[in-house]
Amino acid sequence: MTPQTTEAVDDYLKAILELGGPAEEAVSSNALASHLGVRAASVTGMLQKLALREPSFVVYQKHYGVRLSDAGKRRALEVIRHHRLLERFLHDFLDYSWDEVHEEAERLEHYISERLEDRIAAKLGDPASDPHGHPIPEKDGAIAPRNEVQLIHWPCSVPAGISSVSDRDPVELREMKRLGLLPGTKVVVEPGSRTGSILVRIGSGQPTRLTLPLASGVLVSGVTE
Amino acid sequence: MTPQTTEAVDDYLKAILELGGPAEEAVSSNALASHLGVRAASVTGMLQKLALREPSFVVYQKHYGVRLSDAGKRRALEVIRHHRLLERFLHDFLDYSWDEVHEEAERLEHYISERLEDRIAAKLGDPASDPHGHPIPEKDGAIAPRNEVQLIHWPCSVPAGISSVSDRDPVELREMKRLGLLPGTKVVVEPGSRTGSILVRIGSGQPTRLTLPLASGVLVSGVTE
DNA sequence: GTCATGATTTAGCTATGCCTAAATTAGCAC
DNA sequence: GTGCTAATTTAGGCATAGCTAAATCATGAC
Ligand SMILES: [Mn+2]
Ligand SMILES: [Mn+2]
Ligand SMILES: [Mn+2]
Ligand SMILES: [Mn+2]
Repeated sequence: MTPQTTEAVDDYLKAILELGGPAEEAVSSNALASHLGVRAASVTGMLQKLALREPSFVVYQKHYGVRLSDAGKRRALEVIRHHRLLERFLHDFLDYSWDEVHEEAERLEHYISERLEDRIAAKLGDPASDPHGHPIPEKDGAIAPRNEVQLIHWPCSVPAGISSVSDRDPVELREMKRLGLLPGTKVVVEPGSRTGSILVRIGSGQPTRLTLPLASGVLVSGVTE
Repeated sequence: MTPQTTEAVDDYLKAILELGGPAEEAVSSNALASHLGVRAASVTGMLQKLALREPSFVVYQKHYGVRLSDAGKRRALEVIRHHRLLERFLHDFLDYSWDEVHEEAERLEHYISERLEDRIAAKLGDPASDPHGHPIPEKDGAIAPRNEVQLIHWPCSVPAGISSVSDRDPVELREMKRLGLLPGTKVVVEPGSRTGSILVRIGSGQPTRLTLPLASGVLVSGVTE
């Protein structure tokens, strides 16, 4: 920064990256509006500016959604790297619990210098993921693709490992921690679904019933063994 | 924040506190303009807003300068506490040199939460001063008054201790470090002034000639020995 | 006391980013 | 093809915080 980007611009770029998904599909104004908590008209205004900017951060087609340009994607990944490094740092060095880190990182990610980013990464020994299991992009933006699936879409009786959990809701995070739903933990979905919940064996414990809102925040992948 | 104050507002309040001096004299628009690097007209506009605000941050009298209100002083001291805690943290935990800390802290001071402030203070063991020797206000804003004098105004042959150094110019800071001009160091001004420099014995070394710009950034007080 | 001068304020603009209300458009039903 | 409706954009405002140029004010010299 030295206002190369602003907090608002950063947050739009991150949102476009996240909502575009791995296929980097075009993102609608409405989707951005509801994700960012602003009105659709505000989104249109911002997208026009982001497209006009030199260098352009997005490719924007009126009525057909928006995609990141290379420059936009680069900045989005840089901000995400800041965010996840900060979360890990706050958690590991400053006694933040995993439900407290997100809010603080969401603000600071826009304001730390490259120097501070580097020092934090060095202090942490270049960690690969944040406390919720999300991968930390490399300095050059490289980020290993993952085959994650929501736990609620994982087949019964097939062992899986938790790869990450949603970090948006502190209440959910505290509940997950209490139940042992941590990245790296092995889980098996047991037969016994009902509307509104699934039955899951967590680690080596007894099967536990998880509400769908909670379970949908848990992403898993196959256990390689 | 959650914009209770903005970065600009914070920086105006800090500037009024600093320029007002220990006697908290009224500060002129011009002084603020040159300190903050903005035009005098911009200062007038901001002072009007700060005075109108509820609760008011300043007492502003057209053409006669501005003073902080209690609320303004409280916020100014809080931001200064953030700044100095951050400087000490960056220096002690993240390998920043003492000429690098100021710039980073100047930005982050506006964006850390009360929680992060507290965790940093705890991690550091509630330090009393930043790397340049400036006192860190307590959480309630209390800050011990000091009897500092610029080294260039200290009498010859009377031993003094460096209490703090100006942290604005990284080049000067590196030079000071090289010469051993650190907070806590004992100094004696030797007879031998010329226009443009003074002769100073630093610690137990040989007398060294210091340029006035450099020496004017060094504040000392009597040694209570 | 009057005036000149420098300090300060006012007036009028710009840019960012948000909002509401009023068009407009895309895309589907028929 | 014609409409309908929901999505989206446009138009017009507001707040923050800066700027320049043009007043205006305070003060010291006389
Ligand atoms: Mn953010
Ligand atoms: Mn996270
Ligand atoms: Mn600042
Ligand atoms: Mn300092």
